[in-house]
Amino acid sequence: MPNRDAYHHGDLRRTLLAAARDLIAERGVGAVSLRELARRAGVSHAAPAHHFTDKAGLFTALAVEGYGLLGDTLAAASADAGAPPAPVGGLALLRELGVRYVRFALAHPAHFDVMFRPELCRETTELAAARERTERLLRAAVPGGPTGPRAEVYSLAAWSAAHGFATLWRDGSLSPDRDGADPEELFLAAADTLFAPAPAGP
Amino acid sequence: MPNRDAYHHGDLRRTLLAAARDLIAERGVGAVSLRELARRAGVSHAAPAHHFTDKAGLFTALAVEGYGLLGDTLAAASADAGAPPAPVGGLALLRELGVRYVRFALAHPAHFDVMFRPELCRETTELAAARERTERLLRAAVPGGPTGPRAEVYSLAAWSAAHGFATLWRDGSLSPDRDGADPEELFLAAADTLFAPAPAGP
DNA sequence: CCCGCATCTTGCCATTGACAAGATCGCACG
DNA sequence: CGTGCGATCTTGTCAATGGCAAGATGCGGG
Repeated sequence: MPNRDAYHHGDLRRTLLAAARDLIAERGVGAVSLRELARRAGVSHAAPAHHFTDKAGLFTALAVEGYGLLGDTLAAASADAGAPPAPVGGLALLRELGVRYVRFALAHPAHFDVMFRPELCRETTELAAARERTERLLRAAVPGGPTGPRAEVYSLAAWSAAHGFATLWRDGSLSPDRDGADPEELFLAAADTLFAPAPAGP
Repeated sequence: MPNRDAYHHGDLRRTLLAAARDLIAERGVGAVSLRELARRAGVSHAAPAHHFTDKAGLFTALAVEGYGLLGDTLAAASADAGAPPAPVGGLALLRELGVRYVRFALAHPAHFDVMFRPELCRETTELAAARERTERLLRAAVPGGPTGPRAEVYSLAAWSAAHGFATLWRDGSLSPDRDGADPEELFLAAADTLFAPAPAGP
């Protein structure tokens, strides 16, 4: 009934994705229902199905969008660092990617939530491709390059640290006492501890 | 109707928790419904509510159980390492706790799944206490002790790495190419890379 | 001009979570 | 011994949801 003319051509899909993003950010992924999204978009309860097939389809689309955004920011940092010849081989780029990873998770909580929940998504080739792009970018930032002997382990270590921090912060597991602190600074402090030599005592 | 005599005294709560654990491990947390659990336990559809109040109550109970199990294995390692006077101050204990953290996540996927999903649980004092125990154990394992200047950052770094690895492995984000590898060994390799001096190139 | 297709709607059904009211059992207490 | 109370479980019910089917609507190409 409402806004009959506004839709029926074009941006319902985008509208629904935006509504899902907001709803997840507000009340968590569990509060998402196709009908509620339809209500917010002013369409009938079955309209979303024609764009996403399924609830899983909607989450999958959100996840793909999320991997796209994350990939973009990681690629931008890699491009910046790749231009000057100097710092390649060091940890500067990997560090920067870690910060951006964390920043992304906090700035786009809804996307991040959905990206790492395989039970919510359908494993499409599109999703796999988007995910692989992220992995490639991480592996390419490793000291020694993506083909170096330690590339695997190094990128895995960095990814784990960034992902773990982002996840723990996101779900409130470590905020009680660290509330008010700036998560990015906190992550950098932790990351620098990680990749620094073991302390022999000051 | 079925098994009228077996229940009605005692272990329905335990039975339901076990059923939930199995169901989550089999089909994911999304497949859990109180009614399905009731069906598996052979009781009526409303019986679970009397033990957990709520679906959130069930997940909360599972999470508390999970934190208990995790805390036990971390505490055991800490006790072992605390007895001999020597290795305190080194990274050996923290490393061991990391492995045990990862091992727990892989051995008890259902518990682990629920423990870090605040939107599924109710924040009871019991849950908070169980979680804080874990945090205390991690912080106590840091080189320099839980009151040292770097305790915060160090435990946070280690926790992030272990949690991130466990999470990524668990949801299949890094299995495609690393399938078949032993996750514990992989984690140790990554962890040792993390806390080792930065490579100057061999 | 008309047909086809994408888009959206209406109607429907099984499942679920939650609640209310009643049944059944054990146990303490008189 | 029996009686009443509370814990445990059942039956009945309701609104909300996901998903399917069938129909309406409107745009663009033949």
